[in-house]
Amino acid sequence: MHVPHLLQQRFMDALSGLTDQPEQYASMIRATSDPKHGDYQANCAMPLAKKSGEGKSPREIASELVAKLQLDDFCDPPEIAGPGFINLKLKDSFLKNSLANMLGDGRCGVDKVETEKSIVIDFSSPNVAKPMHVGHIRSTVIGDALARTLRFLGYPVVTDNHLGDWGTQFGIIIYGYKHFGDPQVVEADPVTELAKLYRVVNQLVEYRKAIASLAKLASMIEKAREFLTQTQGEEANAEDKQRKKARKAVATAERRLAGAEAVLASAQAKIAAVEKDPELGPKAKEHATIHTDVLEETAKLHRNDDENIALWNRFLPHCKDEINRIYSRLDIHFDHTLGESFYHPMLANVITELEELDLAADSNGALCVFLPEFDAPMIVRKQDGAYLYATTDLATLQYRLVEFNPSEILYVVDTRQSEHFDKLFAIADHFGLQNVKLVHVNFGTVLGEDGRPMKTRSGTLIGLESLLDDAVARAKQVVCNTERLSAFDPPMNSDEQEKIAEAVGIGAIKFADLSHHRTSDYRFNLDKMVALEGNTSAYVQYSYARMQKILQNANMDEAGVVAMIQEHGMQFTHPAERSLVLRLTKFEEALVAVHKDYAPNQLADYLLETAKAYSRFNENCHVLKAETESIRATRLAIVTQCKQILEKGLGLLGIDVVPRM
RNA sequence: GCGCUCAUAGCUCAGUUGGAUAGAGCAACGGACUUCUAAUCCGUAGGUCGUAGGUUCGAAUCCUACUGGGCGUGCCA
Repeated sequence: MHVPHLLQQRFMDALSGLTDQPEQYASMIRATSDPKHGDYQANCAMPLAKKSGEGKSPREIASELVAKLQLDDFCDPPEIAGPGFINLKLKDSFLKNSLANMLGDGRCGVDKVETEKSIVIDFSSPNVAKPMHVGHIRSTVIGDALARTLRFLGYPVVTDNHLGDWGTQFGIIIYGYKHFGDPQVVEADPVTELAKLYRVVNQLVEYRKAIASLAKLASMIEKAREFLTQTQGEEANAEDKQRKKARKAVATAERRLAGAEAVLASAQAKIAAVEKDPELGPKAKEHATIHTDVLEETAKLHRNDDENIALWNRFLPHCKDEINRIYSRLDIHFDHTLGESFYHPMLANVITELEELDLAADSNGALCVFLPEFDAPMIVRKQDGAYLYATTDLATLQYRLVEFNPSEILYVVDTRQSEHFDKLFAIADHFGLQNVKLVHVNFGTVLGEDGRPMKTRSGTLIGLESLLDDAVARAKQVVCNTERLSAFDPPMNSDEQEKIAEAVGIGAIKFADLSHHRTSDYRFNLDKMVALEGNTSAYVQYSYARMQKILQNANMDEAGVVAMIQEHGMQFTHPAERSLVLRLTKFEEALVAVHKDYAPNQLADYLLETAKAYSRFNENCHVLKAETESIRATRLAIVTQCKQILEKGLGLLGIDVVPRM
């Protein structure tokens, strides 16, 4: 049930005589910002008066509209207020009926969309063989929440984890295995050992790159200094008009210099770290060409070299085990895991098609697709003949269109890649792939506590797994301290405590991410995430537990509640009851909003607001001590339905509830 | 240089696509526990929505300029 849609239809009928674009005006229905204005408001009278040009005032238009409106089956008579707002208030009887209907239907009152066309969601997509870190949270958690929500709305959803399973990181592991690997150790504990090999080789490669970059960095710094003195000179001599510009140039130069010096410092730190290390130091000397040798191992893999293919086949399952362990802990599952390797055989064909369509052209030995709306082309084949991310993405797109019959394909990927997707979608258009809505569901950068972007290269990134451990341990401290535990009867055994800590800890991390708008950069702060007070999942989970207890004390299941309201009827005696029921009827609105903007924070926000409305209800409306059977029945119905919605809603965000905490 | 993006309370963030007096949480201050769980609730204080113009009945939201961040910018993904 979506009340604004219902209202819009009635407004369409009433508007038909007043304008030839009724949809446009009917869509101007909003929830009110202040309950004293009613539940919903229609804002169409003001622009309509303006457009009509008959000199009628907005309030006159509003009266005409109100006279034609047929709403008396579920609304109180509309009121005209202010410059011409039409304020609408739902009848209590309508809210009571809605509540009763929700209780029976098992879908929390949410209508199901009927469609054959699927929505493909491409998310998470880590590079296997590299340890997952905090930067992987966003795509994974946002994508999963979208998948669950759209699926619940009725869309056939296809989730696909486009694994990076064919890139340089395998060259690194293969090199590591060939030179430093002990086959028996790898056999015994492949996951740990392969991760270790990756770390060692990667560090050596970074070491070589750092050394190679020293000279270039020195000259960059030199140039930056020159540029700085030059701009400073210009600033000193600048006329008043040009002073501002000159000052800005100086600031830029200073930033550039500081940036270059920071890069140099980090390179020197990397070099020192390796040389000081008793194990890595000698290895670094021995493997002086490791950075190019690693690329050669990757290239051999791509040329179907027997040995490397065999190693790849042997290692890949272990790499997948590693990430699957984290997915299963996060309770995240995919319909498909078609990585880059899956598309490798199709790339040559993509190139042929692009050439046949005259879309691709040679440029400096590379094959490029030039697009009029972009300065730089999209390169689909490098000078050395290797294919790129772009090529794979085109192949992936073609495959998905044939295989999944989608109406939409969502790419849940970092904002920084938006230019890549702009180009990809533009090519898709020329490629004859236009019967599908392609959306880059972009998200902001994860910032460190200092507000600066967390860089993958910084070396000290928190691993995803230890982050989860921390959150769960923290949750356990807060939830299962002896003081709190003493209040529970029967006492909680350690099994139950573990379950609660896991639900609360993991929930805290997911919710912290999902409650921000996805396009905002977001500051990562473990303390706040796991603080468990304020706007957190724990607040919602706690509300759920309290409702659970009430229903348990009432010894009443859903069928019992339904029978009770049929026998005694329903009755609102406190404003908190009505406003909570009103919120409950808005569940579908929240889910539709998630789809519209691909923004799960709409749902997170809804759940928080609903839990708050429940707290107010809980303070003011005692259920078990209710004065009459009718009031008791009403409150039991509210608690039952609110509990179901919080459980369902958190579930759609991938967050668990626990019966008590 | 060019392109994209952001700027809202001391801090972290919302803001239903142009609507009525800009909202939460944290931090601060004052109240409420013989409780259907105080992980809670109620109240107080905190704002020139970066600056200056413009568009109109109406702007945090749209346009222009400026200031200050961030990101991207031909062979990484």
